[in-house]
Amino acid sequence: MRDTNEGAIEGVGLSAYKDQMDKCLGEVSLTEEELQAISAAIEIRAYKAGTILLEAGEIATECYLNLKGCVRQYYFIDGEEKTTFFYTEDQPIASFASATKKMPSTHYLSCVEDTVLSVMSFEKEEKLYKKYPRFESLCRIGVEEQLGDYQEILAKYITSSPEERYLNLLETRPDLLNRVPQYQLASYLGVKPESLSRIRKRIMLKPGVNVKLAQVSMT
Amino acid sequence: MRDTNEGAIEGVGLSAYKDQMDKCLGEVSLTEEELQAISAAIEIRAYKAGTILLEAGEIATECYLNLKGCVRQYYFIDGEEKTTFFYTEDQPIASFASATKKMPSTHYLSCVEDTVLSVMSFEKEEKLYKKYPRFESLCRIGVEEQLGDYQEILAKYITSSPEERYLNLLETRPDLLNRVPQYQLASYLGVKPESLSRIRKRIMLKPGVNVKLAQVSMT
DNA sequence: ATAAGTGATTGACTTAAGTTAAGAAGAGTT
DNA sequence: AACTCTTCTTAACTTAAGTCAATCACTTAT
Repeated sequence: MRDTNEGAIEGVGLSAYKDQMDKCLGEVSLTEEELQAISAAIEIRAYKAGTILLEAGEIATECYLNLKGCVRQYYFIDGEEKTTFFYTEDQPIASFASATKKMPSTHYLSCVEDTVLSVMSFEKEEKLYKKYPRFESLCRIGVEEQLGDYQEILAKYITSSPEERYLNLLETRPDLLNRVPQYQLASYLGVKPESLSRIRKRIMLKPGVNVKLAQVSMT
Repeated sequence: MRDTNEGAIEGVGLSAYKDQMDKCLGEVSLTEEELQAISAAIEIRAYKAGTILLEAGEIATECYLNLKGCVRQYYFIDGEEKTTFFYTEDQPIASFASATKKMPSTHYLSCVEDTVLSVMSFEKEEKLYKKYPRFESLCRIGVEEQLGDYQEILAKYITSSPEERYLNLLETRPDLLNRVPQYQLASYLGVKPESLSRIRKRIMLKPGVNVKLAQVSMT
C-alpha cells in the first residue's frame, strides 16, 4: 500500500508552488535561479486511494502540497481511527510536531482519494533555506499564515457544538461531504456516526435553517 | 484599563528570548550585534490583572513572550465570553490570523493575573528579519514548532471528551487550576461551569483514577 | 459586622450524544 | 439476479451535558 504512480504530470508542481508563493505577499519574489533550484527539489507524485503517506511511529521527513485529491489525518485510539483533518486541493501538509523535533509521529496520513502531491523533503528544504534566504522568508510567512489558520480552527472548534460544526463544514468545505465517508466526517466533528446521522436529520427538519445547503448533503 | 506599569525589570526579556532561541536548535546562534539589535527592539512591560492587550476588531500589531503571569484568549459570542487559550510563562503570544492578513482580530487577549511580557512589534520584527536573516531562521523554526504544537492540541481536543480534556489539563497544566477561575476553565474545555463542577465530582468519586491529582484541584 | 457580589456547587428537568443492535441502501462481484 | 461488504439510518435505552434556579462559600466594600 505504498506504491507511487509517477504520472505524466510535470511542471504542475512548480506552478502550484508559485501560486502558493504569490499568495505569501508580493513582497518576496524569486529569481529564475531560485525557482529552478526549488523546482529541482520538488517531486510530483500520484498516489492511489488508500495509500498511507505517514504511519504513527515514523518520523516525518517530507512535506506536501496537495495538488489534487484528499489526504486524511487520523489517530488510532482504543482500537478506533479518529480523524482529525482533511487536506484538499492547495493545502500544505506537514507534520511539524514530528518533523521539527525528530520525534515519531502520533498520527497517520492516508489518501482518501487518488491524490497528486507536490513533495519536498525537509532535508532539501533546509538546504534551500541556507542557499536562498528569500525562500526561507517565503516559507516563514507561509507557516505563520498556517499557524493563524490553526489558531482560528481550534478556537472555532472549542466554541461550537457538534451541530454548529457540521453547519460550519457545510458552509466552508461543502465539497468534503461528497468526497469523504460520513463516519470519517463524524469523527472529524467529534461525534459518533449515529450522532451525525441524527444531526443531519434534525437540520433537515428544522424550519428555515438553510434547507438548500442541507439538501446538498443529502445528495 | 490599558495602562502599562513599566517596572524595574530590564534585561530579563532578552535572556528569556535567548533561552527561547537556544531551544530553537543549537544550529542558529546569534552574534553580539544581532543580540543587541534584538534587545533594542524588545520592550518589557508589566500589566495589571484585567488589562486588555488586544480587542476584537483591532489589528494585532505586536507579539509577546510571557515572562510572568497569565494571558487569556477569548471570543465574545452570543453575549458570552468563550475562552479558547491560556498563555503562561515562556509561551509566545501572537495573533497571526490578524497580524499576517492585517485583518481585525476576532478574539480578545487579556491578563488574568498581573503579567510581565516581552513585547516586539511585528513591524520591528520584519525589519530585523531583513537585516539579520539568522534571526528570521530562528523565528521560522520557532513558528514551525508552535504550529506543530497547535496541530497536536487541536487533534487532542477533537479526539477527547470533556472529562478526558479535564484529566489531560490536570496532567499537563495543573498550575492553571489554581490560577484561573473555574468558569473560564470550563469554557476552555468546551463545557458549561455546572458541567465542569460535575466532572470534578465524578472524578473524585471514581475508584482509582488519580485521586492525588484530583485532590490538587480541590485545594 | 453586615451587606453585596462573585464564583462554585447542587438539584430537577430537558436535550443531545453514546451504546447496542437491527435493518435499509448502495456499490461491486461473481 | 443473488450475494457480499460497507456505509448509513433507525430504534430503544443509558449516560452526560445544557438549562434554570436555589444555595453555599468567600471576598470585598461600606
